[in-house]
Amino acid sequence: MNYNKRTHTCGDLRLSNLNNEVTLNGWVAKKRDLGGLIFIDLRDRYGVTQLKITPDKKQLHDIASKLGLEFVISSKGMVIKRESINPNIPTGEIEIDVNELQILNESLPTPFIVEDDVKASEELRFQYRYLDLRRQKMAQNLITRNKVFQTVHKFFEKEGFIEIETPILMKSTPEGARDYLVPSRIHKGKFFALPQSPQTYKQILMVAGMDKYVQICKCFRDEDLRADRQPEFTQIDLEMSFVDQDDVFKVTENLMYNIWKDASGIEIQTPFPKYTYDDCIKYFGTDKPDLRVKGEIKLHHLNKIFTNSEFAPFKDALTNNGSISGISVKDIQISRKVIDELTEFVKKSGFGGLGYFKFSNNEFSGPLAKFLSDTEKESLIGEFELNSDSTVFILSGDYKKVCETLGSLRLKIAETFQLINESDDKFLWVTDFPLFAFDEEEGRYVGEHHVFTSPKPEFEHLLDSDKKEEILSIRANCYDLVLNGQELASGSIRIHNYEMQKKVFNLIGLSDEEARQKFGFILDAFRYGAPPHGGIAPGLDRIVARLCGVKDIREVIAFPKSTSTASLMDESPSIVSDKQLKELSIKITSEK
RNA sequence: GGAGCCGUAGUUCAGUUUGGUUAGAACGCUUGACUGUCACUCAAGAGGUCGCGAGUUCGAGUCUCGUCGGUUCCGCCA
Repeated sequence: MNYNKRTHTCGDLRLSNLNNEVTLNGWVAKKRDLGGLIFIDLRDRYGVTQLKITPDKKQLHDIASKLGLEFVISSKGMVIKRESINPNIPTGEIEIDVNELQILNESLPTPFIVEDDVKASEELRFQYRYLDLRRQKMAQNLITRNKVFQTVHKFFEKEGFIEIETPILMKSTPEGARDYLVPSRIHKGKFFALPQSPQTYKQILMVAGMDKYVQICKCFRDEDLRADRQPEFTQIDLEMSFVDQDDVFKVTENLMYNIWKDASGIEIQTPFPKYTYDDCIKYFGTDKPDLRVKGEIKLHHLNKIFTNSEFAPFKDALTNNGSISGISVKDIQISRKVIDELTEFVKKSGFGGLGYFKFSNNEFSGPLAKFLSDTEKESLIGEFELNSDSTVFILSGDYKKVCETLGSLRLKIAETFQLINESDDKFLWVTDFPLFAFDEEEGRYVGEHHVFTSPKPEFEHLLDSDKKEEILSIRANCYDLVLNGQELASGSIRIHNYEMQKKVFNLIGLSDEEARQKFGFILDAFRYGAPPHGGIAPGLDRIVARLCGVKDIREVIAFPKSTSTASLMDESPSIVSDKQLKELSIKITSEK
């Protein structure tokens, strides 16, 4: 097809181009047919430019009046000044007086109108993703994503890292998320797994002396989805030799600084504050606290204050080695209705009710007030620094459960009263996670992070302990980067010692034999001069989502999956032919 | 695996509470009129398996059960 190729994009032209002869190629975003005059808004990913077609050019006018939305056209003409300017778009002072007009392709009426304030459901947007991506907002998101890619490459190049690709087809390993499996045709009955992360490869690259490795890589986890979780997602995976936690922090902070600066011009504050895991639970009831909550609502632990309490639930908590804890909300009138809602909220977590009292003009009121002694009141005023109208919510019971529930209550209150400054970004490091948790269902220890995470040196000797509380007290050399209540990156200083790695495998219930079968390659590698090493892996989708001001990472992924892990556009996953299955020696035993 | 919300015209929704005549609106689409619009305006028109399947009922978009899809949360995600 012969046609006039564009000389400019639809976002280029200004008054300075006046009287230039130009050609624009793009999509018809809007047509305003006044009978004589016809105006066309022509769109490409750079912007929108108005075309004017006058009725004296009969042939042109006939073509123009036939145009439908999303037709692709080529239009040649003169840049002229508009009689009435449109201040809402950058090209609003000019228009093209069209002399040539060619339809390059027609479009069926689209299932939804391509416009920034899209009305269509996500279902339709996913199904016709190519239409959705024509929207300026979506194009911007992908452009921001690209910006982050470029910054990452540039930053690590400057820092002396080597980008190395690792296999997509790899060995399936136990522990962690479910693997996506790929059957092998050659090795019948055997499977590859898609990487949950390139963890073992990057450690082996350290053994290989690669020293500073980075890769923007796809990771795959066959688990249920969330707004911030897709079955395949992208990580900025990095690993370094001869480093400690602070070295990893420094690189990551600099990386984040550069990303934020390049992508949105914001200079974030580094270094980021550090909290231990135990303190996070203690003060925020979660290992990924949102520090943007106004009024600095924190958890307070009140066991000491209520040592002599006669209030039955408090007495119970104390005798059962539990906790009495609370949060205070200042200078906000909380209605009975909201308190009822909050009560329902904590009941879902298994609490009988939500205790609270109000403090106003030095007076205590509310259901709990009558159970408070004067000494207790005095202590509570000190503990919560009560000096203005406040409401204090109190839960009692198992320490961890109390903390977690108060933590979610804190967020619920923040949401209800809009106590979060959405434009703010609050980074923090969380350190000193437990190395192990005890899985009651499986009756064994499981890695809290992953199985290659090293214990902090002062806890190493406890790997030999047979006491449960000692094993669970071991803190790990691992760390999370948290942004606005969301885990943004996770990493650790790894084990690089054969014997220690075996001990950890044994503790999580892998016999030497099993460990050899599943992880023999990395155990072997550790015996040939593995250097001390560690790393981290920031989640790229979440970073880009934050930079684009969206909560849902699907908004920054070109072709995402729906909540049930399906691609609505190409209708995958799909059944395959019997021939394909036969080649793989696979038999389907049940179908939905 | 569990819980909540949603599913009605091409699209976004109203109608479902309390079952009852011919299921409405806006945008889009078609036709016509219109020379400064930018949410163009005006007139006329086409367009419906009320997600699907059972059940209750004289009668179901509306009630019940199941199912499918979307979405949010819990579990899960080392």
